[in-house]
Amino acid sequence: MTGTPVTTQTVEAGTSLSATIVTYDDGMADSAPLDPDMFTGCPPVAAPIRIGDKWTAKIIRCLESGPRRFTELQTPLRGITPKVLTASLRAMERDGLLTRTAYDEIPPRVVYELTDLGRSLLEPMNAGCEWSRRHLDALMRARDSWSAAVP
Amino acid sequence: MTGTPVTTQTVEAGTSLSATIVTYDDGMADSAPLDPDMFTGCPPVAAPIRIGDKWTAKIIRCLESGPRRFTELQTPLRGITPKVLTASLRAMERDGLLTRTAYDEIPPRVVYELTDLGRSLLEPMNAGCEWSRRHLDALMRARDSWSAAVP
DNA sequence: CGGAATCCGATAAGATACTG
DNA sequence: CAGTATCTTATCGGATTCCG
Repeated sequence: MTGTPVTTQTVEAGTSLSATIVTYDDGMADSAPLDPDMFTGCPPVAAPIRIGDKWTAKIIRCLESGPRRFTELQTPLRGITPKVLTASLRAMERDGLLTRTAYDEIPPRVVYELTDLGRSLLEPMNAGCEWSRRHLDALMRARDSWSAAVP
Repeated sequence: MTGTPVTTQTVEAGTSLSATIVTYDDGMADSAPLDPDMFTGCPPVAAPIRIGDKWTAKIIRCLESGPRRFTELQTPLRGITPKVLTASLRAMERDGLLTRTAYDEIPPRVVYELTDLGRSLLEPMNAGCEWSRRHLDALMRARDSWSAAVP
């Protein structure tokens, strides 16, 4: 057994947990020796969607309580660069998760607001939070005993 | 507006949807002009966890109906290389999501099986599937009208 | 204020070949 | 069969600078 870490993670103090949904194509083979209904309930889609990237769920959380401006998002999402925030917001706007409203003023003012579709994501996100609340300690304990047993 | 795609995605026919939970640190600032209870219910954790990578959820689906061997996972997860499958399985084993049982035979036989903890992830995963089932068409329509309006 | 442009580094993941 | 080893690539996100 080599010491190669399988997943690397940065350890920081005082962080919180967020939960999001990732949807993407799964590319399961038809010839698989598995129940062909394994993915029943997951509708086929041509273009995979990713809402499980680093920022999308956090942005949704930030907008949960109401519309916010660019800077009002940038501040709580500390560390996000304008480029990444812009890209995330554009993608979410494109997917109908939020709206972007620019007022023609000086200085400029742009307001982002969740759509109903974007707000609907809170439901599965909360399911993820609920899982964390219930099972995360078990996972952390498993991880601890692994480091204790394997080193 | 440049034509730079915000999120790139490969478009394939005949793929299905999968949904998984991502948990990671969110690094929200304390000084944010936001409801400090924004993340209420998301317990703090020192080591971020990612179960939203490309393969974890699919592996859980593959194991949902019972234990399977390495090759029996590799086949339905077409395209996964042994290296990546091994890394994913090791990480999941470390986190207590599945067990690895190696039988001392020739040829070797190794069986992977979900733990209760791993199986518990099906719940939030299904919540994500349910969201897809209900709202994915709305998202796709939003995306389509975006391409129609912007180009 | 709300971005855009450019450059750069880390990491996940794929391709390929080999082995007990 | 169940991996390991090595190399390469792609993508994401971060840092920095500049602009209307």
